[in-house]
Amino acid sequence: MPELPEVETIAAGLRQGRAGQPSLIDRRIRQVHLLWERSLAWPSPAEFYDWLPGQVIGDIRRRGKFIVFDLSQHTLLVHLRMSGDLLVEPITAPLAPHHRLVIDLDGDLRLAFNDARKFGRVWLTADPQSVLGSLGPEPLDEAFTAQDLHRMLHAHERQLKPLLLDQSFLAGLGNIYADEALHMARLHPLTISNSLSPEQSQRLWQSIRQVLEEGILRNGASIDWVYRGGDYQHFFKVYQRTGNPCYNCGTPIERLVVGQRSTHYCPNCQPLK
DNA sequence: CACGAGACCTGTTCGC
DNA sequence: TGCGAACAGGTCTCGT
Repeated sequence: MPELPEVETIAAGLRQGRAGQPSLIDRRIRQVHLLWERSLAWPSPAEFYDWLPGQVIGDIRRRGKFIVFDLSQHTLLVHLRMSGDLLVEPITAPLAPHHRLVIDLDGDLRLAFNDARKFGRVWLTADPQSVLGSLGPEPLDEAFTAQDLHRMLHAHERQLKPLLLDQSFLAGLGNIYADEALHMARLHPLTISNSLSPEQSQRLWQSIRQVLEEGILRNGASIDWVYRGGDYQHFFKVYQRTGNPCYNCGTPIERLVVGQRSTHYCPNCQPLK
């Protein structure tokens, strides 16, 4: 489900509070309920139950598609994968279906990890690098330049679409924003990475940052029943627009499968050389 | 190294 | 109406 803009929106909501929800910063963890064991990637459930109570939430951040909780002793990391979500609830609320982990906090609040498809994972570790260490650069980082991207693209001989989805190449892009960025950059999803000119790399760099920034501005995209809150879905140019006219040229948007993922593009605006 | 297929899961929508 | 297939915002592992 969530890509960088959705994860950013969720993390910011937990950090700053939103729409009546209070911030979780400085809250102390009271109790933990792990309702689906496989949602916990690390450590063992016994250690998880032992370590968490008493710790205080210092900061809540995003790295790639991970939500990172800096606790007083450890780091709690959450990856929402396809259908995960983090909800703040009154501690008295009835347990919703698909809650996989519930963390009771002071102030009669709880943080709930809800995940219908059970793909999401949680880590609790003193060494967050062991989880985040293989991630590529943050596309919105000031230090990430078009020249960096050009160099990275030329270090591989790969199709652009799967390369952009590779989190060790660049952290945060998913299926929606990869398709949207490629369309904005007028690059075919199957273009080989090391064939890009500096100008094309510059365009791709600009497009990636622009679609992500617009996504964040819109609080992410809400497509089906999973995620609610954002409205970037109303601004898709190609994603899930198969057969509909391209807004640039009127050519019907086409869909193909690349790396087992639906890929949407305009055959006229994004020709394959 | 690059790529495709299968696995992990549940829920919704589509096609007959 | 019913029912199976296709599909969904992700990532890992294995085989070629």
